[in-house]
Amino acid sequence: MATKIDERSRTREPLSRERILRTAVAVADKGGAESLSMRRIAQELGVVAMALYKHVANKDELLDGMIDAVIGEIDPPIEGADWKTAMRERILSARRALLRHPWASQVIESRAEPTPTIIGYMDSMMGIFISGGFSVDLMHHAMHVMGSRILGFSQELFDETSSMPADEAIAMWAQLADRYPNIAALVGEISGGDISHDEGSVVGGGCDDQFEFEFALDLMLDGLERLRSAPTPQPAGSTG
Amino acid sequence: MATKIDERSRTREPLSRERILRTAVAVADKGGAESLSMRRIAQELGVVAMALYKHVANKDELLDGMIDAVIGEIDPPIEGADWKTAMRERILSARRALLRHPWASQVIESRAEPTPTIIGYMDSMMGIFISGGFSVDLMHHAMHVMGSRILGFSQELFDETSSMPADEAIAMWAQLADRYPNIAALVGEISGGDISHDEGSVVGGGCDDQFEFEFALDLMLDGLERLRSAPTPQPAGSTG
DNA sequence: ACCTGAACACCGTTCAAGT
DNA sequence: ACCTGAACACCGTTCAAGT
Repeated sequence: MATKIDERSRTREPLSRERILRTAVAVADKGGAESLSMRRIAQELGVVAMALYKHVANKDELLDGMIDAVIGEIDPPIEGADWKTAMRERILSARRALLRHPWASQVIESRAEPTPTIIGYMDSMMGIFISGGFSVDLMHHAMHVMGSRILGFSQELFDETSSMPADEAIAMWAQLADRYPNIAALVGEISGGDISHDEGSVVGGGCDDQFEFEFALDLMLDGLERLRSAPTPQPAGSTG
Repeated sequence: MATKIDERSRTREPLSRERILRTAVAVADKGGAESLSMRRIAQELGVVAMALYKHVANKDELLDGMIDAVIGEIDPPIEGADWKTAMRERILSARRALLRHPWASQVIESRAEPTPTIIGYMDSMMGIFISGGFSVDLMHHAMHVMGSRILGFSQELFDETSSMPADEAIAMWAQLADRYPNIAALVGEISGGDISHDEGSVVGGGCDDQFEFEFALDLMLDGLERLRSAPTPQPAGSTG
């Protein structure tokens, strides 16, 4: 009994919103988005779940606070750079922040309404396009083209962390070559000669995510640059 | 009591996997992804939740079955078309399927492992690139560029269904013009002269989603076409 | 003023029991 | 063979009660 009281008083900094958010981010960094329950966060603070409700209105508000903390880690735009460099570097900074907090993209997606911090970030990204000579209209389309990439993440349709060892995965896809010939070709190409270095399961985390992210990013930025200096602001195939 | 028995026997087609999936899709179409609980689906079938477990292993398997049902609605690729047309039309077909089942994109994202049906769909999309003359490498990058668009959806960072009336939204953003000048400019541009037709809250569902989807799609397809016939397979800014 | 216990209305899932 | 009731281990959240 005495021990329990000691444990509690040991952590008796008075449980502020700030401390709750810090703890929640730490819990998520360690255990992923699934570990984010009010009871779990409270436990980490040596407190009961209902105690949190004096400092945050509800779980959604807590999640918003966590999102804002991550967005706050993104570097401000480079001063004096051209729009493309400014956009590219800031998106890569956002990506670094998101990679430090792997739960964040999922939490951002789960929230219906953007926080004021995210709205502000978006507005500042729009400003980079406008300063770069984009019309308001083309800036609008550009924001849709970029989508979540503007926040540094993209939808990965296959799980990034395949539990299977690379060589097993390669063998598996080879066996399925008649059913999925193109995936098999892809796995074959990438694994190439040296199966030893873990690039095996192309479809399950074997690819170089950073390269693919930048490849797609540059394709989009190059496409937008072309439209920016083109007579007609729509790509050829567009039907409206 | 007699009434209750009557109600039950009325729906006594013997509760197959097929019937469960059909009902689950109907429940989700009506109530969204949040309404997809085992208890809720069972209730719709006049049965108790635990009865479902004789026909599906668990909820994840049920979700996979629902996903496959939606993927099954996507048209096969057009025969004899060039790769760009084939890709474009099939993605737009996928989009129509996803729009018929608005819960599907969220459910697909929530699942870590792709179903065999999705893997097959991906392989067939890869085949369109390969047949169109893409190298295996460029096809790989192309798949990453397209991302979830290949399944007909894209990450919308703002909620598409804003509860606010268009004119209220316009007034709101006008008032926030000093804090978010670029968003304000955007809303101002789009609302233009006629506020009456509901294009108001650009940042909350006021934009033409179909146009933006096709705009981004075409920008990507055009960019890929350029790389396909270029000497070096990487966009200019790429650092690897 | 700040935290807690008990409770409510939900989840997915297991397992022994009913027909 | 097929379905059910009770139970377990979880959720977010409310509200009256404790200190």
